[in-house]
Amino acid sequence: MAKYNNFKKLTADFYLNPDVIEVAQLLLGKVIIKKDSQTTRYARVVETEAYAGAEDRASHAFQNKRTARTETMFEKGGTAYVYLCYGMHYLLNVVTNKRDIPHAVLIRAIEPLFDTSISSTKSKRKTGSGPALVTKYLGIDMNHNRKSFLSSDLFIADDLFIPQNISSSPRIGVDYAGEAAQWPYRFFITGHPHITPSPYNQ
DNA sequence: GCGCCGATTTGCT
DNA sequence: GCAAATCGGCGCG
Repeated sequence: MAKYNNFKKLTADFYLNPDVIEVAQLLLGKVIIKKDSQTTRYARVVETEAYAGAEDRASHAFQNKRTARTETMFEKGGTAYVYLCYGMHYLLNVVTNKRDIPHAVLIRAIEPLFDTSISSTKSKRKTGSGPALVTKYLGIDMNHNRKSFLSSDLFIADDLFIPQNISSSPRIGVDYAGEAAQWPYRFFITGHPHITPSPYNQ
């Protein structure tokens, strides 16, 4: 299974990129690898959203707002930002840029790889097709907040997969963010079956 | 197939 | 008190 793929773990440089928009696009097609004592899970990233820090009203860290929750976003690039959404869902972000610049990329959808236990029923929503479903599949919760993506049990790798086409759209669920709500900071592999349901998918 | 609604906790006003 | 980077279930037709 996985051993037939040539996974190359992303290094610190990738995460320190000062252009969070570019990182959001570059993460498409990469593979998240998550290990615990029971299982190892592999997931292809197929949808992301960029959150551009102090100037981005949709970001938790708008105007460099620091709270117990947002403090993780000010860590250096390559840190995992996990937070509880709507009181019940964990959402996974990849912090980017250098320390004290709160850029982050939300992982909105993944495609599980090498997982034979997933049923292929057509009527259901696909596994990993939504930011809360990403963490549910990978088994990520608040214990993973502030963890490094340079560690051996949680990291992202390049297996030379290249997305055919990338589309963009406004971000989902940020209508409160004024002008920033229109910014085309959501990116997805065009036509991929695991992207989240949205009128923008077309 | 679509739209409404509840769940449940955090962080602001 | 209320809205939030959401999801699944239910009712409708």
